[in-house]
Amino acid sequence: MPARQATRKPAGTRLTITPPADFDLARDVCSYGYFILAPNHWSVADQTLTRVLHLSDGPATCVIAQPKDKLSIRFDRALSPAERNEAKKQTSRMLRLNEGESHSKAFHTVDKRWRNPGRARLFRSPTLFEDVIKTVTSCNVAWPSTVNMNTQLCRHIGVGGAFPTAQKMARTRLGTLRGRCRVGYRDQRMIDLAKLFAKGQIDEPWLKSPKTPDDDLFKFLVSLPGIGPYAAGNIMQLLGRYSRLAIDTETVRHGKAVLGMTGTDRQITKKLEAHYEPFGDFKFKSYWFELWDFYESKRGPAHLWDREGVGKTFTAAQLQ
DNA sequence: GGTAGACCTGGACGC
DNA sequence: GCGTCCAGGTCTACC
Repeated sequence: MPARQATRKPAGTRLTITPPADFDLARDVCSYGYFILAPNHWSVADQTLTRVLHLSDGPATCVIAQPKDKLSIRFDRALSPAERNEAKKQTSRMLRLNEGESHSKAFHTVDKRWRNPGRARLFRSPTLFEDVIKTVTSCNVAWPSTVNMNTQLCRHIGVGGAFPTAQKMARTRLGTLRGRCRVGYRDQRMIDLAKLFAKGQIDEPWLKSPKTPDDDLFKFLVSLPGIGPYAAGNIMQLLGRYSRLAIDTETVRHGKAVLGMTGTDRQITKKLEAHYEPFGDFKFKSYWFELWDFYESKRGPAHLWDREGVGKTFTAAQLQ
């Protein structure tokens, strides 16, 4: 009988990243609703973010922790040198590590309310495509449906539990998106968007360039299928442009309930634009942290939210 | 340029 | 358990 060989699983890769000095994983991940959406999973017990990243050799699950001042990213498999670079880029985008301390200070100079809690970063996705599709899943729908759509997209279209790539979604049948992923009439729009990304017809360097004027960016975004004024404003903040609000019913509700505004929705929209005007290039951040502060005043700190409970019912409509 | 109605889904509600 | 109503942003047709 041959000697039994020890079967040791190859060690997964572990990356270490030095974030900006004011970065706080729990606060900065749990700062925007996308941290609740699949494939993201925030562990309240461990205070870590787990998700599948789509890398060139296939999906890889990573666990991001911040034991001290460094970020530790542990993968479930070994990554090639090229994949390590991809993983670092995607993680940096997701956590907005490109927004350093100077960016935070500039924001806090304009809006001092968030200096002490240190709020300055908004969580986003590893890729622009995921951010755009997530934005579409948040339009004209209650939050629990947005949660479900993203869960089903990862389950039925994403490889290995990852968020679907543009290439994969572009090849997906309408019936799969509608029947299995429950995206409803958004099916055709999502496939059209995926095709634009897959064919390279979305000029990402132009979208990301600081030289591109905000107005040009907005005009381009609203020309995309499924993207209207709200979605375009939201995608702008996801691109790092905070000079516009993304006004939806939640914004109007905030204007009424928290800021004490009165009038028709249209009048309140104008009042909101005027209210946030003093925050200039940081309008969206000032608005968003006000809204987030309201949620946390009702439900406690976001990094302690129960995923199945609060995470699915955290809109202001259900908090009033 | 402004407005009305359709588009889907899922939750709330009444029976 | 079933049927009805409603919320939610975008798109299209129409004025």
